Formats: sequence, C-alpha cells, structure tokens
Amino acid sequence: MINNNTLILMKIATYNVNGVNGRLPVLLRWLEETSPDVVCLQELKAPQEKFPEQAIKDAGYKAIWHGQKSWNGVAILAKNLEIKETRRGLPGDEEDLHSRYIEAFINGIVVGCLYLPNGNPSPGPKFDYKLAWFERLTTHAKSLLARKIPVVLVGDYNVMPTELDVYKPERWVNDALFRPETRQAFHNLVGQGWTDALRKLHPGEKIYTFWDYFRNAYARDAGLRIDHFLLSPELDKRLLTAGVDRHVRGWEKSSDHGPVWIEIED
DNA sequence: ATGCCGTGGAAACCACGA
Repeated sequence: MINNNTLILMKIATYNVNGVNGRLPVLLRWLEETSPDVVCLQELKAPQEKFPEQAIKDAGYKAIWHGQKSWNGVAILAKNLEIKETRRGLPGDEEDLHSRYIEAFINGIVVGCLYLPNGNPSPGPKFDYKLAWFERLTTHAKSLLARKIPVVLVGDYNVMPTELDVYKPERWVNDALFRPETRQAFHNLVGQGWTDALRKLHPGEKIYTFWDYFRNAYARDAGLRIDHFLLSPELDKRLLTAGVDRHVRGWEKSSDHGPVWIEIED
C-alpha cells in the first residue's frame, strides 16, 4: 500500500538461534539493531516454561512458542502486531511429539514457522523421519495455497536446494541435507506454486545462511543456504527485498546460522 | 574431513546438530 507517496514495509525474519537462552544477548542485540516486524525462531532448545518471555517482551515483542526439553522448539515474535495462533504441530502424525512447527495469523498473513528435521545419518530412521515430515509439510502447504491468501512458510528447512547453495557440493551428495530425495522433496513443495524469495531476488548469486562452528567455516565462507522463505502467490506479488544478516554470524557467542529476512509491501 | 565446536541436560559424559 502507498500512503502519501510513502511505501509501507513489513519486515519478516527467521533465525535459527541454536538455544534461545544461551543466545539471548545476541538475539536481543539483533532485534534492537534491525527491528523486524515478525520473527520466526527455531531450535529454542528450551522447555515451554523456560522461554525468555519477559526479555522478549521488554524488547517490544509479543510471542508465541512451542518449547521442548533439550531440542527443537519454535517461536513467532511480532512487534506492534497481534499474533493469532492457528496451529502448533503439523497434521498427519499424532505420535510425532517434536516441536517443529507453529503457525499464526499476523497482519493478514499466515506465518508458518518450521524447523525441518536434519535427517542424518542417511539412510536410516532419521532420514525416513525427515522425508515423512517433508510429506506432511507438503500436504499442509497445499491446503494453505488453496485458500488463496498471503502465506509464508519460513524457517530452517535443512535443505540446500541446488549446488549453488553449497560451498563444496561434491562433499555433500550423501548428506541428508543434500541427497537427491531431499532436494526432490523441496522441489516438489516449491512446485505447488511457492516462491523461494531469496533465490527469486538474487538469481545466480551465492547466498549462505549457515556456517559451521568449526574448521573456521565462517571466515572461509564455507557455508550453506538452508533457511528459506516460501511465499504464496498472494504474498510473492508484494515481495520487495530479501537478505541475510551475515555479520551477526561473526558476533561473539553467535548461532551457527545467520538471520534471514524479507521485506514486503504492507 | 564423518563432530575439530557448541548447546543443553545429566552427571563430570552424552545426544544432537548439519
């Protein structure tokens, strides 16, 4: 929308924090620096009652979250916007207790925040779980698309979609994040009609969102692009900019992921 | 290059991550 020649923007970000409590100083610093309107967090690594709600609130954000002891955990934060939770957990498997999906209606947009399983080692039960989770996500995504409303499915997909998204593709061909089955699953999902926002705005460009803690990966820029924004057509047409706050990865006590963001017309 | 780092939780090591 354009009011008095001023383009009103809405900034949506995703950040795999790798432990929301251990990462709190970095998270708050980044929120203060970039002030996104909506933030999706993954890998809280905190039980429900240990989420740092007050610190997030003091930073100006409302939050909903789905915690889990030790592992996983996802949250959605919003500044000056109401968060109406629409789902926690993906449909399709009552026995799946991992906290990997939370969804909310915010400012007219469905925001699905996800942490797709890693899947290593592959082959094996963890890889099977990854592909099964991917199928459930794809089924749910189709029902969201059918509603013809603005939707973003965002988070840590644990998939490098193409060779351009890996610093050394040949080293990753047997890894659960890059195996043909995994890339095919991502391709099938996007093929429903979703737009990979960062790739659309930066075609052919090397973009990474993760750098390993060891082997000096960040300094060598030995990274992966695994955190993605998938936009429904109704949101894609409002997409303006997208990027990675890669400098945050260089901060003291950083996560191994960097924050990723998009800006849309509001 | 098959966890060299980092996190959380249990227990002073382990599971897990990508």
